[in-house]
Amino acid sequence: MIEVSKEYDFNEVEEKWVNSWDKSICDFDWESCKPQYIIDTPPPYPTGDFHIGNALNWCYMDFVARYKRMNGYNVMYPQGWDCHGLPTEVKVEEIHNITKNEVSREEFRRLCEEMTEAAIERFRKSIIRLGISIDWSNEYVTMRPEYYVLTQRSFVQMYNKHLVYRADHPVNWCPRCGTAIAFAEVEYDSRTTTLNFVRFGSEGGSVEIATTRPELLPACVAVAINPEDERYKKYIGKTLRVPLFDYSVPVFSDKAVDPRFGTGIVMICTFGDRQDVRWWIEHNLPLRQVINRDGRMTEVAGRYRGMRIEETKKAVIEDMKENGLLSKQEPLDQNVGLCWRCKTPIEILSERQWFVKINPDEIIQTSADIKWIPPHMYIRLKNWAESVEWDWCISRQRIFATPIPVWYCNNCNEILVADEKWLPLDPTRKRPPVNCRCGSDDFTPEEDVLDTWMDSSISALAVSGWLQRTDPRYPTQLRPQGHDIIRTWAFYTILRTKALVDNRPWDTVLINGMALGEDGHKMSKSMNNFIRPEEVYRANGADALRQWAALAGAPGNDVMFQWKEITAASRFQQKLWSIFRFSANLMAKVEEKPGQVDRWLLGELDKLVEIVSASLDNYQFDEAFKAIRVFTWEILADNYIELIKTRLYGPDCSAKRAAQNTLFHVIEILTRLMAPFTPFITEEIYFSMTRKSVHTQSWPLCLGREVDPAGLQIKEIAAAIRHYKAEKGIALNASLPGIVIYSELNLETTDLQGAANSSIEIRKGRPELEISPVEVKPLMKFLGPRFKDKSSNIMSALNRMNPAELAKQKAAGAIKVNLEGNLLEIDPDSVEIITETLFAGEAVNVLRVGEVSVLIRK
RNA sequence: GGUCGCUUAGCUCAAUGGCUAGAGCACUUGGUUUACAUCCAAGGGGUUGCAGGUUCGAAUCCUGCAGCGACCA
Repeated sequence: MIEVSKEYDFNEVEEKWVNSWDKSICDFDWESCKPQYIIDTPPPYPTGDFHIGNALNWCYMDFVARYKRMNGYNVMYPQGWDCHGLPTEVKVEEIHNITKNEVSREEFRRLCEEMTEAAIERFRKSIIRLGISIDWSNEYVTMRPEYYVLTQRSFVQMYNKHLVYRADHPVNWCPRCGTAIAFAEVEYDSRTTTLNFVRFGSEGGSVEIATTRPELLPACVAVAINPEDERYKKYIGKTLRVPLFDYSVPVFSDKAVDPRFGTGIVMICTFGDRQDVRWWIEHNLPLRQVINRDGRMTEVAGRYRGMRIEETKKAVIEDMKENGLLSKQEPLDQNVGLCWRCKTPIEILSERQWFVKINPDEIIQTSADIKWIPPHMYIRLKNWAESVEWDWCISRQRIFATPIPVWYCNNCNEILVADEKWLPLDPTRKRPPVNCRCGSDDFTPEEDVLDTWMDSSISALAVSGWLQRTDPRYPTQLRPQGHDIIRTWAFYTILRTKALVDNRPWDTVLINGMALGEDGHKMSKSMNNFIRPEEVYRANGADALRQWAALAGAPGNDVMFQWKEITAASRFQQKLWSIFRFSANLMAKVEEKPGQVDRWLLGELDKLVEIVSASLDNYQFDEAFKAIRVFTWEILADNYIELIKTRLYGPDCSAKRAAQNTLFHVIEILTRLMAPFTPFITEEIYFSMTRKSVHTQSWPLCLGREVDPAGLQIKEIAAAIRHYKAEKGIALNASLPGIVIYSELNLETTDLQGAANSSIEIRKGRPELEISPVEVKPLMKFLGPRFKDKSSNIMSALNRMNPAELAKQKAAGAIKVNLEGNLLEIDPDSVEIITETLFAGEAVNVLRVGEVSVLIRK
């Protein structure tokens, strides 16, 4: 006797398995000859906690990883940690109440590492508790030398290929953080600003120019108008005088100027926005840098030198008012670029920085070689690649990041880029082992560090053994990631992999949506719609959260977290548990020939195997798990088990053993099919059945067993009798006076007798009742493809025919239709005949189940 | 302003151009059935955002419009 608790204790079961599983079964085998399946797992940025959105992403990967393992793949599902970056620095400054300049670089870095290690530990715990089958033997941490040596070597290799260079170039600059940032790090927010109408002096008069940035007047290097604008044509090629600062700037025409905006004249500054940069390059204008790295005015701003941007703006406006240079002000709604981290408005400064060359065509071509799921995500990447205007600025004026392995010769200004053999190193702590070509050994180290995306954009290469093994395994098979980082992580990874090894990073990209809170907004702490995975584990278990992840929506769509879905998942768990509890002492692994109802179930099981396999092959987790639920609940529990109870409770005989064996077999296969989705409950059931782990089993094969038509008919007759009882208000287990079934199939009666709790008599042939065809139903699915535009004519011809005559022809195997004098022969399957049962005063009720008549005595 | 996506039952979502557009939750009615009342059975609920078009056939493909969202300028 096996004791099975009435209620499924998810917490006890999950805690037990999570602590006892052999983690080594998830390890990638570098020596194996099995086909490889490498997942380029996202390395999370460990500042906060593992959240529902992560859980969704990690579940998708785990479904695939477990499925592939069971299918005989050598799977690598590694976990990396993307450590470097601004948020950690900001947080360390907050927590220790210091600025990065108050402690040594080494000490600051140590504090950042300490905080990151703690965060990684929290993430690890959550991931493990969720039952994610990570390959911990391939874990990587980007802040450790073993990893950032790869980042540095990639920098050197790309430098040697002339794909990395150092240049003066406009960059997005955050004055608060004191660092350059990439476009991907710029956020936009709509704000109301003031449009100031400023008077510029001209020969014998003045013109008005509207600007939102009067503090940039000293940075003005030109003025532009639209060539079609009749009002200002006369100024083209002339000069105007900048008010307050009193110097001349040229006027040129450009079609990009919108004559309807402001006064139709645009002041071009270095730099107010990206359009300024375009004009600056196109018209070869001089540089007047008025803002420095700290967000203060430079000497170019004259007497405003040293003032902050906002102060300058006020002062300039005041001074213009006093001198009558400001004619009016009006409010303007404008989108402002902000630093993604601190929300400070960014400035565009010209700085000497390191850049990575971007070749949009190459990236687009490589992307086309990758399978995108869903496919429209490829278009997003393509559009982004096409809109890129500047190269990727990779230097950052920070500390907690991979150092740029470069020195500058103080004698001849030559750049000395480290040799790969010297790496890893920090140039601020280590002198180069060679002298400069000029003979000098007097160097200044590069203090700038690399953009964090330089670390994470080689994740695919790093996990596949690039520069670490003689047999690297790129491309990897799968990149799972959110759609929010297509323009960064996906884009940069494709760029870098192509540049470094001339290959694509992955075969397939699987994009997951964002997790929304129950209010429909993106889940965040500030919106107060935030759920921790731990809350769900406690309430209903990790398997329940995993079911939600599978069913919440098709991959790629944003999905909403809902407690009611978790509740539904836990009910399903309980249902499966109840099935197991019922079966535990009744099922048995015995050789026995299955009966009709058993063969119906086995046929349905094979269909399930086919559907789940196909859905998983296409990453349709919702389809797969939905099919599992329907099979388990409706087919297995509500129909099959109800039908076989009589046999199971009865004395030992071959029919009983057939039911016992079928039940055992089906539960054994079902738990294997469910194992990738719900690893805990399936392990508990499978282990108690077989003393083996379900997670080392192979994926079930579809054996091609057809649904037994007799078994199917029995199931349908039982349902019809249930329906009959419900309609008549008869209790489901009530006994009926007698049931006579007319069926051409040789039906087995035991299960029906039990299910109906009534005596069953099977007769061949037709009942003594008149069954008459009354309606013809053409099936367009068959007619349409064959007869195309003639279909509707055939349909009406069929409808005009005598149903009785048509039924006769159908039974004979061919239907002839008269179509405008031509006799067409159509397939008998193309037509369905609707019949009606007539009976006169007999003491029976008649149920029709397809071709079968079920007579119930009154 | 641009790009991409979305709009299907009260809610959240499915549905190769093909049978009566389906689930879960919610709702109504009935049920002591020895696995499960976290259950079972039976039901109600739809102009698939709007208007055209292609097609034998459209939720699905095309065009336009409206609303929502994300990303970007």
